[in-house]
Amino acid sequence: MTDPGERTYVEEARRDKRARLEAIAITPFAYRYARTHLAAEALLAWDDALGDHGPTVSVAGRLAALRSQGKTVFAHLEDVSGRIQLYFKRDVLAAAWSLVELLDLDDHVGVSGRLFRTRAGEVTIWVERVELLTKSLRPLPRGKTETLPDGRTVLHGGLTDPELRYRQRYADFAVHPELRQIFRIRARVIAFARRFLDDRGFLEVETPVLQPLYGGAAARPFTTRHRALDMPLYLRIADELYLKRLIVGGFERVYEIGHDFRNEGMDRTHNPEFTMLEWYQAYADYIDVLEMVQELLSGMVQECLGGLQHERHGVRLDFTPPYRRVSFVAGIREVCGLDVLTASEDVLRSFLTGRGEPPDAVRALSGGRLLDEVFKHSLEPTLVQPTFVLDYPKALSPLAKPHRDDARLTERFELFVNGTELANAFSELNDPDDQRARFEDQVRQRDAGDEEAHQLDADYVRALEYGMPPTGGVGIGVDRLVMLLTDQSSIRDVILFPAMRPEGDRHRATAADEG
RNA sequence: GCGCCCAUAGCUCAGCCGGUAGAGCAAUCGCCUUUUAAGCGACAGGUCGCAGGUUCGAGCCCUGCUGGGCGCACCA
Repeated sequence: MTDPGERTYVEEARRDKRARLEAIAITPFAYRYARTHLAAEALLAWDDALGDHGPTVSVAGRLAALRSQGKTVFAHLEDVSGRIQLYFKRDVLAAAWSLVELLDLDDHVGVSGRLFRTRAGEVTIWVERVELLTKSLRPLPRGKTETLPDGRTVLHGGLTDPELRYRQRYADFAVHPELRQIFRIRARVIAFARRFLDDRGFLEVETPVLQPLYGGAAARPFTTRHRALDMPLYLRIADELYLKRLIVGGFERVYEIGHDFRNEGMDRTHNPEFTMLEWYQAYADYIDVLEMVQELLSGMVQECLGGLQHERHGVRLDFTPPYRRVSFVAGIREVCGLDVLTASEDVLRSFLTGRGEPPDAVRALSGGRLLDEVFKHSLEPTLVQPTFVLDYPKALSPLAKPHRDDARLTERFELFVNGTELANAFSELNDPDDQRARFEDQVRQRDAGDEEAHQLDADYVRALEYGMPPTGGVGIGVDRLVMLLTDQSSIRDVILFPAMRPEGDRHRATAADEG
């Protein structure tokens, strides 16, 4: 990778051109350009019936291809809408020709001229006026594209190094315009969710990112320090506990879309900061939430992708509601015959070792963790089509309300699609004494070495003591949702600037303080 | 955290059994006024990720380090 401070001979050549431009009073960095058409609009403005006298258009964009033939130059200009060919002719441009000779690939230009169709058949701008808008002093790592007769586009060479693509995301997008489509869909997904909730009387709120205590999930936090207060603060791992405080306060229906932060490993499905959607609705239970999630997902898929059936990694997924519902206990029993509520832990452990899990790791499992492992090795892999898994054992869910029909269970569901969890919801626990007891249990696990167990949030318990109405709530991982909808297998591909180690070692000394 | 793999020109890559480094494209210069992976000719471009080691000799073998990818673990 080229160091940001070093210059290659290619860059020196561009700086030399910059100097030559300035010598003839052409500014390499203009202030604005009044365009009349986007590239795609200009192409639509062409009509073969007009013969050679097409409409005059002004377009602005980056030079994505440049083919000089001496006294003529063909180029392709690329803007947000696509690309259009430009035809520069020395006779036509007269004095401006000296600028054309100093253009490089990647420069931003504005051109105007009439449309015509070349001998080869491509609708092209017959450039009459050209302005340099921004000189590019560093060549983009672009490949060459070839459009085959059948319309397919083939890329020759190009930016393929994954490290360089994530580190220089700006170059990645500049060279791979099709990647931007993922983020258009991402924006539509979030806009749809917001409209969906607004329409149902939910209030969008913002709760603290910096928190004196963290909670609402099982995860290790990032820590930082407040100077004036002289105290450690945590970056939130979930929005849950603050949103439920707002339910106590009488807001009744609230939601938040924001970043959570978890200090854990990074891989294809985990980025240290990620986008979470959570909503809470007073006087609703988890079945009310389930029906809303179903409506949200099917509506979103229909609107953002057009249609309810989509192929993902070769599997046809059908988002037509209603989605299958299966209980955690019965689902596992159907798949492997185990009844996790009555089976002894030893039976569960031997099931796991039978599935190839290392005996040492299995021996360390107990309680909720053990049940979770059994689930992952039995029911979860079978959940390809959208499926709600309901009624998780109590040990797995310290913030969920006990099941009204079975005290061993909680009223909780998770939504799975294509083997991944998309949503996690419950009838919220609102008995303050029960909540305190479960926190205390978490603290014991914490003392026993589980760094991801909850802290005791006494202020939250106090809020519950004032009385939180029956409430249903849900958390939806937006990044994974976007991964599903755009068929991306890495979370990095749906995050604009995914987390990376700093380049080289020269930044290492400035690493942030650990709380 | 563990395992496997990768790092050579601006980009994409080759480099055999260890013998002082190569191609295409991009750049630069010349020719070319409807090309489109334009074409033809010329000329440049390298601390082979970094540091040690083995060797008469290392891009290639060994060790360590850095960065990255994949898998596992962690991750409700």
